[in-house]
Amino acid sequence: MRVSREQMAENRERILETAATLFRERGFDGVGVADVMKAVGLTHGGFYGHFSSKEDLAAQALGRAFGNANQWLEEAKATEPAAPLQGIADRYLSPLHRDDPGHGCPVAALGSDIARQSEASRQAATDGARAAIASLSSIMTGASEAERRSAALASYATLIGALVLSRMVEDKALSEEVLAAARAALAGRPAEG
Amino acid sequence: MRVSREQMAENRERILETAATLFRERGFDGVGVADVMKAVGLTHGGFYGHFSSKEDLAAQALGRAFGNANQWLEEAKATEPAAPLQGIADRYLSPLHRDDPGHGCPVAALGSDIARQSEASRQAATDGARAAIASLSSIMTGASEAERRSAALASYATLIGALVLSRMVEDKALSEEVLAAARAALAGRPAEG
DNA sequence: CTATTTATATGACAATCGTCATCTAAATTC
DNA sequence: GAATTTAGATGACGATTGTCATATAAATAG
Repeated sequence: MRVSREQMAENRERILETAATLFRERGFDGVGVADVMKAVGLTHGGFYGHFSSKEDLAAQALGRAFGNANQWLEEAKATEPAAPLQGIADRYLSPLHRDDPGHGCPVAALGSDIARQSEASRQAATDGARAAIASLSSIMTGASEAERRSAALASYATLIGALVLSRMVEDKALSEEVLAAARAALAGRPAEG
Repeated sequence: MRVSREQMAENRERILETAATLFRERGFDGVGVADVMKAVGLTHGGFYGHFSSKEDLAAQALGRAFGNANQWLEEAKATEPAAPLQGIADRYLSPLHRDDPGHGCPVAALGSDIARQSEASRQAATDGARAAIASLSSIMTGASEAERRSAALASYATLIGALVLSRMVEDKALSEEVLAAARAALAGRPAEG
């Protein structure tokens, strides 16, 4: 049954947003085209009116996920104007974020998967990562621009690695320990406190 | 056709080792049981004489991958006795490692996947990560044991996150920049050199 | 050397999945 | 308001995949 142009655009939006969440929750191979459509309240048949392939959807959903994540990053930066990196670390390395991959950092949720994805997907991820790095660079302290950028890259890596580790381990205490250690390291503290 | 007990044990070994490599290269869902068996030179039918399910294979292959990785870690530690962390970082964060996920760190290759795997797989990963953390702790400088452990956790996270990022991005220059920045950060240097 | 065991091969199964052809009913167009 | 367009529904396809039943030939046991 045909729907209005407006409704169709909204459906497309919801497919994208739903896919961005489901992919982060279950991985690219853990989500079928039919799963996404059903979650949106549609049937699988209409999918190819919106996207040319699952691969196409994956690339666009990744772009969406990175866009949302970078928006989130700007908000986190603003919450602690005196120490923006700490504001980011406290939110990024929180149990809340750890336990909700579907709405969190796409690198932590899909990083190792993306490396095996189509060029379009990897390009979307590269663009998204570049934006995140630029945003982080602007809040780093350091003598030179190069120094700040290098520090931003390393901090980004620490955030991602810690979240991946905290989600991977089967031990709650160890998981929290990883998060706390990374928060401490990013704050420049010698140990946890 | 039946083979000798010895041959069977060797076949089992090769299945495990091959699976550990293929999973890291293509992800758990990117490798079929038949793929592994074919790579070993066998047919798919004999698989269930060795493992009870693909999930079982994944858990055991993960254990193997972590075992190899931790052995690799000990070797890397020994190469630079004066600055073992630098020795590790130089090898872990090298283009060689980046371009050969099949024989490298299972966390960087499968980290986000493992979080969605069976409990047995996650347990194997947890045990492996614990061993790596203990090994890193022993080479960290710091006033207290807790401080050294915290530093080890953060360094581990930085290593993993940087490798994931360097594999994910579609841009060679950015990829190398990430590796260099993480090496610098782990060496305590303010920027790259 | 015979009898028995068994590791692997062959082949098939049911389920899942990406994709597409066709149909339909509602929205647009004129 | 009739004619036309089209978003989505239905259903099917071929391919892939995890698993298992059965067959076979070689190793072990006696």
